[in-house]
Amino acid sequence: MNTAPTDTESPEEKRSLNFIEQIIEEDLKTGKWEGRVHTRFPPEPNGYLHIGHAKSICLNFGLAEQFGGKCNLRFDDTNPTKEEQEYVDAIKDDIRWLGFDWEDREFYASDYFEQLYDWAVQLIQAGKAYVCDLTGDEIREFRGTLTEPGKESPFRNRPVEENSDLLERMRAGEFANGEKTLRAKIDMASANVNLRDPVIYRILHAHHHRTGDEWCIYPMYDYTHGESDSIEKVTHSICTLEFENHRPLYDWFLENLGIYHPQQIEFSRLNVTYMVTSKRKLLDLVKEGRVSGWDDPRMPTICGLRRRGYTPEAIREFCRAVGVTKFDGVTQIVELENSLREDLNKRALRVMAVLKPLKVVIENYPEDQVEELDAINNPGDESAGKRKVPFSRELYIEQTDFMEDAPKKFFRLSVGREVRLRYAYFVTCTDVVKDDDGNVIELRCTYDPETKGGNAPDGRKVKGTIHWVSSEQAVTAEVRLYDHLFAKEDPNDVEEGRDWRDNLKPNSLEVLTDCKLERNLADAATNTPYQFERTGYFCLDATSSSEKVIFNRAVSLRNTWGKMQKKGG
RNA sequence: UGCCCGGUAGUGUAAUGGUAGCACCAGGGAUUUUGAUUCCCUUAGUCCUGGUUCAAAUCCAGGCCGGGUAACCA
Repeated sequence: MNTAPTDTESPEEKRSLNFIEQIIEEDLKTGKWEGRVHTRFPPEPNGYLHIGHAKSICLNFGLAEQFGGKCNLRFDDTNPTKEEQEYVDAIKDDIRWLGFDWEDREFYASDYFEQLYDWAVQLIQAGKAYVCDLTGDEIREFRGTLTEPGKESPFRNRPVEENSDLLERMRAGEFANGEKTLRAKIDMASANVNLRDPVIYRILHAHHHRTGDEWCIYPMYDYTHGESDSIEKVTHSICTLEFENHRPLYDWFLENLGIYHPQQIEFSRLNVTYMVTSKRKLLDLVKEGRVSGWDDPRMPTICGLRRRGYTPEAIREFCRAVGVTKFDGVTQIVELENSLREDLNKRALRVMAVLKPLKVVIENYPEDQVEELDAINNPGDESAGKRKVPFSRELYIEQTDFMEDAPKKFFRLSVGREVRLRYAYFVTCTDVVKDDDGNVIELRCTYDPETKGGNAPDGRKVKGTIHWVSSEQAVTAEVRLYDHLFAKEDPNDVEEGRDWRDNLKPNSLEVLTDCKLERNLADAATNTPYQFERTGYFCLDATSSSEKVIFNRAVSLRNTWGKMQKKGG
């Protein structure tokens, strides 16, 4: 990238392309696919989508968009024992929410079961596949190891007729689970273990979420994926690095079947600090009740991030920013948080909300008076307009905005110090009220009527401006603050004998039950991001109601004061 | 131990034989009715050793380090 603005990209100043874009551009130049670009996003419906999937979605749909091509949604549903309709529905919701559209191209590998079966017959006819009676354990044993070649199955040279007959009977349900498999006849001595006569069909007497009980044999991933790509005339089949060793097999099936042959390209999956993206671990977190569900705002799932207050724009920007390479790295979670702040800063409405209230009485303010003061909704966006906030004698401010023995660098309230109440008046703290344990429970202050709106006619300045909420009109709410789900950057970094679960952070959720929000938040809308000034970005929780108002903190504001404090000891 | 793939500031990435650049983080400063935002500045990098070349992050060789890989999972 150079410094040229991206939206006025000139032909001479080409922005840098990632390695996949380069391949596509080259293919377009040589006419390899007749100018077509066709990708697909192929989730297995056995879990919810997470941030890693978002990267793949942005890549596949993004490439199609960028090059005027198409991207299919295809469910890789070849294992009925793990897959469910619930996941199909959730996956579709998440992709749509992210802002991508597969139009009428919603496909399922299970749509191709009949064709896949015919091709298996074709392989048998060509002497390139055979039915094997070895058990699972035996197959593993015969496969050899990483350093030693495998041994050929005693069933490897069954005559074609016998193989055809057996496969037919497998399909007819004559055999029990695991009794037989169909295997490709490739090379038991291959250095690539994937080529040592891989299983292509297994017997599974199980109900499939789409094909019901029509089948009792199901094709394996390796056998299914390339052919599905082929059927859909995909040009670039983009997957993650762990499938690199499978590419020769992907190619083998397509070559030996003599059918349309897309190109598989692998990129490195997304890793983010303090997050796990293993589907199994995510499932464990949900099943074991360590989080409230797939959409727990601490989860790296798309629905979790959404409930937390993330926007599609922020996630897409993040996926753009991390780039596409073959280097297996780890992205810092602050990069994600930063994308959110950047997006929300532009559009979140500013409001005042006190998370940990401390009562303030303005002693020289008239008892029954309420003033409606002007407040700006978004200082960076004039079109967001203004609103009125009520001001009165009794207010709440943040406990952290008062300090008894305040250091010089503390720009907030302390006895004898003057600060500005945002959009209101200058106030000076005159006294504190304490409970029996010596905790400050109330502040007595005086205000300067001349400073209405926040400016002093005599030109005097104050160091600090703090937020406040008028107590009479305040909305009481619950606010949930989230921290990283895990205590370690790498949740999988555990000592011998311990488990990734041991790295779960004990206080990743902090619930504040007595928060005071400005009156305007009484009719806050879901999906509307707010900035609680000086605190962070928040949104209404999905479970919020007028009886119990609940807000989630999506991300805090940058906090240099907090950093200074930490450093100061 | 085989095979495959990688290695550029702390992190994520660009440079495709010709000035090692960008973003985040960190540090410093300016502005500020959010200790936010915005703006400016600074620190800091080609895994190693050879070779090819006028010229190597880039090409070649060897090494080192990291990842993936031995489900009837995907």
